[in-house]
Order: sequence, then structure tokens, then C-alpha cells
Amino acid sequence: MARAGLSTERLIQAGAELADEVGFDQVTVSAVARRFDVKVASLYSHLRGTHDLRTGIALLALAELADRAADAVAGRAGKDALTALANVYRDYAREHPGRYAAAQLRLDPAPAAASAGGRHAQLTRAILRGYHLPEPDQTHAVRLLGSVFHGYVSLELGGGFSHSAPDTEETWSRTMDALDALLRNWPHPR
Amino acid sequence: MARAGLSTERLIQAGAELADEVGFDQVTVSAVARRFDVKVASLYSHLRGTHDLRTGIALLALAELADRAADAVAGRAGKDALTALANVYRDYAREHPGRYAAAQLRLDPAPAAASAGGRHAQLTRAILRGYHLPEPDQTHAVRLLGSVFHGYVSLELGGGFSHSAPDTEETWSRTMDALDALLRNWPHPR
DNA sequence: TAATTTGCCTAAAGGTGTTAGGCAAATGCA
DNA sequence: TGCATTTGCCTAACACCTTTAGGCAAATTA
Repeated sequence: MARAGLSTERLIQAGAELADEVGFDQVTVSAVARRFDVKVASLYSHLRGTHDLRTGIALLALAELADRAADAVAGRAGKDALTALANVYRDYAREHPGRYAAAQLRLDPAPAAASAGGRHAQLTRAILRGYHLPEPDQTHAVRLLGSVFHGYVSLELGGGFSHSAPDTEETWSRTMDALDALLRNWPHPR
Repeated sequence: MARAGLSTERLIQAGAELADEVGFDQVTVSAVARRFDVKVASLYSHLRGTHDLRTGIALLALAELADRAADAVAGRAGKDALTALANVYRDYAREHPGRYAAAQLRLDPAPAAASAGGRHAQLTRAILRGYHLPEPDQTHAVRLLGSVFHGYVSLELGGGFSHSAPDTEETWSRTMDALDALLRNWPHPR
């Protein structure tokens, strides 16, 4: 029998494509096997199981996102950088909804440590340099930005903003204005 | 044979409890049947299937959340109301992580229209009255607040903020400061 | 009390996840 | 080049979940 040329990488790649097509939680070992026209059990030489597959997709997504983010932030500063970074998340989620969902997977400690997760926080921190926030405010701001990016993107993707005016493009742009204004005028505790 | 006294409501209630215990995506018709010590097929007289069960849990969660939110906002204004509303989401997500995840389920148009979804936007709008934002800024602000609340809660719950100082309690409180400051000083487009 | 409705059951078929063990293709080595 | 070993995909089997069909008994109603 001819061999299909499977490998962990190819399986995860296929899983990521599948996730974007049918949703992350529909990604199944069986579906990936079908995609390679191979029996399900064959995948178990390359993966330990479903958990492994999903984790692999999550790590792939986190790495792709971090690469794009690094690229977007390079050579920019201030609001320009802020907007560029935010757009990376939003655009990625639109292009790759399944991968984006995967990136939200709660990882086990080991893969989490080896993930690109740290790079994301680092990139946000880099942007904040332009706003000169002292610690611990910088950390608070990193978390706030992460919350807004993720929250907005996931609500928009989930249809939370649909069927209502004004359109989300406008809101997105005004959100960037608001975040920039907030960072330039970061409040003291009250 | 004695009857177990099943009903759609009781099944959904049990499903919600199960969701909080083992996670929303582990909620299964079989598990609910086990909980009532009843055969799986028996549930199909009360539910059309898994989709129905999950939708029911989502609607329950949205309604509970809206009730709590309405209660929290009543008799408060300004930053006080803002914080109270935000805390409702955060506390609910902590007490009922499975239900909170269910509330994020993308609903079909029909149940979505019948859901408490609209009340949530309405409550946020009520809070914004104290900040006197003209339209369409008010809508932008509603969306921004929704993004921050949901984003923060879901990142915190997903462990995105863990293993790092300062603690999230502090960040949460500074996030409230930041949002209040932002709303009192809402920027014009640039 | 008899008729009807309702509630839970058994049975069965199809899909997914996972493990165990086998044969053949690819690879490494004499 | 021929043989031994490794590797890759297979079949078989079991467990669990979903859903549909049809049956018997308990509850309800007349």
C-alpha cells in the first residue's frame, strides 16, 4: 500500500485549515484522517490523540499571530503602532476564525511555557513604551489592551455587534482613538 | 416503573450545573441522563437533542446575568454603576464558568431574538446616561465596555493573566478607573 | 373503572476516540 | 545487491455519545 506521507506537522496544519472551515470544536481526529484519505488509527503514530492535535493547532496559531504582530509593530510607534497591533488580531481572527479560537485554548503548563504567549505580552509592552507609563501601570495597561483586543474581536466574530448601526468599522476606529487617548492620559487611582 | 419527573426546565437546569462543574463543552445528553439516573433516550421527549440543551443553558445564563445586572445597576450612577455592572459579569463568570461560557454561544436567530441579549445592551446604555455621550459615541462606548468586560473576564478565567504580578484584583480596579476616566473624557475622532 | 395520554424503557444504527497487533514499504547496512 | 530493521498505515475491537423507532406501564381524564 502506498504511503500518505503523514507527519505531525502536516496533521496539525490540516487541522488548522479544518478549524477555519468548520470551527475549532469541530476539529476531529476522524475529520483530519478523512482529509488525508487515511484510516483514523494511522494518525496515532503521529499524535497521542485529540488533545495533542488541538494543542498543536493552538501553538501554531499563537506563533503565527506573534509573527504577524512583531511584523506590524516593527518601525511604528504611538497610536500608529497601537492600531497596527490591534488590526493584526482582528484581521487574523477574520481570516482564520478557527485558528483564532484555538489560540484561546487553555494550554497545559508545559506547552503554555513553550508557546508564543510571552511574545504577545512583550509586543504590547513595546508599544506602551511610547506612552511612558510607570510600573505597575504598564502591566495594568497591557492587560487592558489585551482585554479590549480579545473582547472586541471575539464579540464581533460571535455576531454580538451585528444587526445594528453604526457599523463596526466605525466603532473599531473610535476604539483606537479611545485607547490612545486613555494611554496618553492614564488616570491615577481614585 | 417509577417516573423520574423530568422536564425541559429541570434538564436545562441540570445541564447548567454540569457545565459549571465540568465545562460547557463537556455537557452531554448522556451526562445529564446519568444525573437523573435515567436512560438517554428518555431525554428526547423533552429536548430535541444536544443543540437544544446547549441553547437552553445559554438562554438561562443570559437571563440570570441580565437579572443580576439589572439589580446591580438599580439605584446607582456614574462610576459606581459602572463598577457594579462590571462586577456582575466578573463574579458570575467566576461562580458559574460553565454558564458564562454558554452565554457566549452563538445562538440561532430565533432564540437570539427571544434571549435576554437586548437587556444587556440596554443596561450598559443606562449607565452611560451618566456620562452624557451623544450618539453615535454612546453606541461605540457600549461596544467598548462590552469588549472590555468580556475580554477581561474571559482572559482572566482562561488563565491568561496568571503567574504574574501584580495581582488581577489590582488590575481590575485600575481598569475601572481607566474606563471611568475615558468615559468622562471621551475623545473626538482624530 | 375504562380510555387516553404521557413518561420512560429497550433496541438498534451510525459517528468519534483510542488501543493492540499485523503486514508491507522504506531505509540502513553488509 | 540482498537482507535486516524500522517505520507507516492497516484491520479489529471496545467504549462512549447521539438519535430514531416502537413498546409497556403509570398517570390523568372522563
